[in-house]
Amino acid sequence: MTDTAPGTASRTPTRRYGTRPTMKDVAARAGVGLKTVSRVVNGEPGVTPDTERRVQEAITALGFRRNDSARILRKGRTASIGLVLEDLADPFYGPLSRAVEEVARAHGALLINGSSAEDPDREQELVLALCARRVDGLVIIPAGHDHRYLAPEMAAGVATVFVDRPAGRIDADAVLADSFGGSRDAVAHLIAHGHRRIGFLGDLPGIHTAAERLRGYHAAMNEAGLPVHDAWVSTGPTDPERVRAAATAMLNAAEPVTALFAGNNRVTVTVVRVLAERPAPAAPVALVGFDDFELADLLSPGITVIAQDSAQLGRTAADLLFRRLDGAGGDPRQLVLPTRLIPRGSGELPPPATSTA
Amino acid sequence: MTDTAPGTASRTPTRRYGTRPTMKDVAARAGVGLKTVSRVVNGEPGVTPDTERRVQEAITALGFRRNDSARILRKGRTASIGLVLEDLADPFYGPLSRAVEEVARAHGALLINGSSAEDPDREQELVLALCARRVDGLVIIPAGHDHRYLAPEMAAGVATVFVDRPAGRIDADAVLADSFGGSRDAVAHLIAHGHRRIGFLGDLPGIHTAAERLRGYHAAMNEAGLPVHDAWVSTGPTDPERVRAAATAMLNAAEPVTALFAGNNRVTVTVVRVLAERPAPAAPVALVGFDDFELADLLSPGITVIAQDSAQLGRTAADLLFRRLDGAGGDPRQLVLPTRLIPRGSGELPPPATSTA
DNA sequence: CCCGGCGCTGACAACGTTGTCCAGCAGTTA
DNA sequence: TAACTGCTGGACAACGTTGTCAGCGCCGGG
Repeated sequence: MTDTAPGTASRTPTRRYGTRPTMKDVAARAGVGLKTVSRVVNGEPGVTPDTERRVQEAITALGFRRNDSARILRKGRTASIGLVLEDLADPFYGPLSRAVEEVARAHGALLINGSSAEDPDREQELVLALCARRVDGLVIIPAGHDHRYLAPEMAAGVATVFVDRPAGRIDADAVLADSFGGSRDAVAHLIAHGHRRIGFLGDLPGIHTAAERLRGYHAAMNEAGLPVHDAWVSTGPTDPERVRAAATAMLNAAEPVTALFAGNNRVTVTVVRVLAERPAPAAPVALVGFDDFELADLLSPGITVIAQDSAQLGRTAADLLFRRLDGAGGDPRQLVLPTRLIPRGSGELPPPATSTA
Repeated sequence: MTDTAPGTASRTPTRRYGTRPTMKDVAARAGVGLKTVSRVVNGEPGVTPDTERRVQEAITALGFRRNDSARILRKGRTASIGLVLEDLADPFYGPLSRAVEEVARAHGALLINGSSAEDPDREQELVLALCARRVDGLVIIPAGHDHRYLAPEMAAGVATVFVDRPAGRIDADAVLADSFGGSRDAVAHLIAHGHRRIGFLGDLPGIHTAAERLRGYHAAMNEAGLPVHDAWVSTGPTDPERVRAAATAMLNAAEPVTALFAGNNRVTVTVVRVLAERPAPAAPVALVGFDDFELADLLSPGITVIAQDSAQLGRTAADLLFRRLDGAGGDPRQLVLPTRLIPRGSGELPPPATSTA
């Protein structure tokens, strides 16, 4: 058998399992050239209706599906963006992720995402894996504080936007919520309702937002001329055990706090549990939490929170990312979205009469 | 300058923006052959320590990062799997997604995910886009009822596992929760506490789990010899407006229901709101919800639920997927995970005295 | 009748990587 | 000294697609 048609795939006698028809196969079956198939698949003009029909028939008959890996290799753009966040299971990140996905979808891009679990090494590993995949852009909720490893990638044109926390040691776009201002408002709110001994329960102090929220706490206390005792401030991992212990310690101290400010939604939920478990005669403790959460209004009392719109955070970041991808130049920008205090009852509880003075 | 080395990229005089160094560039800089760079990058044996060092230096100096698109094209495997679900922002899917991601990570694979928004066309579009990317496998929470479009893909070796709902008109692996049994338990629980007129508030009846839960409701009522009035059953979209209207109608009817069974977490939350807003003298209405949700224990009364472990669902599905990818054969399997009734108070409320008879 | 132009089609190279295969070289043995 | 072995390194093709460019047939005008 003479190999007259060099186009036929006769070089590989045994097709390995999982092999799929290619444009070459479609072309052979339809009796047209390779490029014509490509034109049909991509909806390019310049193909006779009759030819197009023949090609379409061959495509469906063979179950052909374009191999985007090859396309990407050829075109250089992947039409996909990467999202690296802390934990997809955290209700704060679900809406954010979904918002990023919607924007990506509007731009015809797919979303690849991964959870860093708040581990800088894992963040870097993920980000670099995404870069190896040649994502067009990255949305990163950073876990680490040094992102210089991204310099070659950004220089090569990978658009990058940081969310929730700024980039470390590198100049990049960032979209943040006003953690400092929101926290100051929260604590000022408690002070306005008569509290003087206010506890702060925060996340690991290395996390930017956690540090900012602590700063806001101190600012509000300072502005009111109130002292801050070391025992009133606790930062660390947000696992229920630690938060529970810290909250209990503050509540059972000789001079107990009369109000608590919880630094994020995980902490707030645990604090709500701790307060709910207190023996009945205990004086009610005021509480304001950073981050809104579902059902906060249905608890009794309703939980007063500083709300930040995580979906809006994601949408803003993704919009900025695609503007960069569309060629928008200029220096890196830092956008700060406002927060909003939602009073629901728990933050408006007055301190017990004995400690008002 | 004579172009003695045919390897140098001198054919493209102007490198387009965003171009990156390739192995060829690294090889040229290190003064070695292309394949040697490949060997170093992939940690293959057969390279002198000295040569390896030279190559590594060139890699860091140029900021080289392997182009996985090319690698994928060559190797045929992408080391990535796709996850198509309904809505990433739904708290039910966050843990599921995270669980799938963890399993993927353990197998060195990346996760690409997309939300179908419960739209079959969008599901298909997403799934086929993922197939074009040549994901190794798919985890799908189906929105549609006809997945024959997947036949060519599955024949070509794309491992596919359906989750939460079975595949439509095609034979495929599936991991489900016991919606029927769980619902029957829920309704039987209410009956055991004296209720006779029990309302069912469910999702769109076209959704498999919704239909199963309705079936469980009917089964429990039948087994207790209780009649079911049309007015006690309402199915449809789970947006708060519809659920609110349906629940209100059941509660304000001439012969009002004394207990409600809510078909999923979205519905339950809305029902909790409706019940909370009822004027004070109204008799308390019992409630059991399908799906557990955060803080269900802190409401008063606590909300009795049928819990299904969405993370376990995802983990099980992903495990099965990778077993298939590792070559596990055999007929498609359908795994059903048990549900668990968690009594917290709302399901144990007795009916008002007047209607017990 | 011839020629220019246009519309459609296909051959070919290139994208960056990996697998195959062979060449070169140093060390060992007859 | 020649042959042989084992190991390192490099040339080349192939993965499936798209961009470039050239060719072919046909039509209308000169």
